[in-house]
Amino acid sequence: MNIGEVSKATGVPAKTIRYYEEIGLIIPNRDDNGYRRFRDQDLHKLAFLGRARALGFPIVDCRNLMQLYDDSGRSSAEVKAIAQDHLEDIDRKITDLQEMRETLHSLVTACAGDNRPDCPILASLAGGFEPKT
Amino acid sequence: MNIGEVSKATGVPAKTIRYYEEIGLIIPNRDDNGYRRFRDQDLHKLAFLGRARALGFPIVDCRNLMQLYDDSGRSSAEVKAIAQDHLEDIDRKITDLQEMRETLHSLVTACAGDNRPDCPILASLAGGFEPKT
DNA sequence: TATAGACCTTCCAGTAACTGGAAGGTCAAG
DNA sequence: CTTGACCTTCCAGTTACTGGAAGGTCTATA
Repeated sequence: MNIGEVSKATGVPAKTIRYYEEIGLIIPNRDDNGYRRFRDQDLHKLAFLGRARALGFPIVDCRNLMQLYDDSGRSSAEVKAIAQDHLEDIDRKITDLQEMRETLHSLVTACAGDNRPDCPILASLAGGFEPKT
Repeated sequence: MNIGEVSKATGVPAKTIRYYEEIGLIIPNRDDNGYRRFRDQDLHKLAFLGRARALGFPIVDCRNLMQLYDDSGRSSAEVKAIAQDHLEDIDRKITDLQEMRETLHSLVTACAGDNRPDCPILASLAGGFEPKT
């Protein structure tokens, strides 16, 4: 399989696959013409990466998770620790976003959105004055 | 006021203030020695930027919001449109993160986290197989 | 056999919004 | 006159790609 087929099969864009090779996450063979040739192993890794990335794991975690996957002497505790840290990260992000959301929502609600210049959104940004919630 | 004081007063790091100048968000004066000299106007803008950034507005939005703030001929509708788009963006991000969170949480819960190698997290990443929820 | 179109290659630059650090100038106090 | 806390600019690095240019390769068809 060459890169286009692999991309279709795994859903990982060709550009991204090349990038993953560049940073050493996969090491496909090469044909005589220089084209990348992917083995099942590579497909498998790319699918793994696709799923891990879809769960929001950063590349460095993906690398570690793949290493653990390949290491039969691993302990599930090592895997769980990575996942748990990431989960906490996500929770933090959600919390932050929800806080933003609340403020922003109340501001948007308070703004008439007409052709007059008066705007509680700008007022809040300018003076830190709170809109009536 | 020079950059250190301004940084303390607004909570915006000095590095960031310099960056904001570089991209034209503020244009402080200079003393003879080359030090930046900030006027109230600049302080005000930096505080505005700080609040807008805290609400997650991207720089480009901040720029537009500041322009609108300075434009007495604005309509609140223009401001509201920017804020609403951003709000939708945040909502999308929250939704995505919550989806990740759910999956990840169930995987983490399903993982024993002991010294054995068997791990539903890796299993899921490897094979797309779902853990019992 | 020529050629068109769909592949593939590498390399370079850009994205967002800073952040860290080096090398060096300035200022105020003792 | 020196020390330490400021300030300056400039360069590089961060994250994970993505776009695009310039050019080689393969396959089908006329």
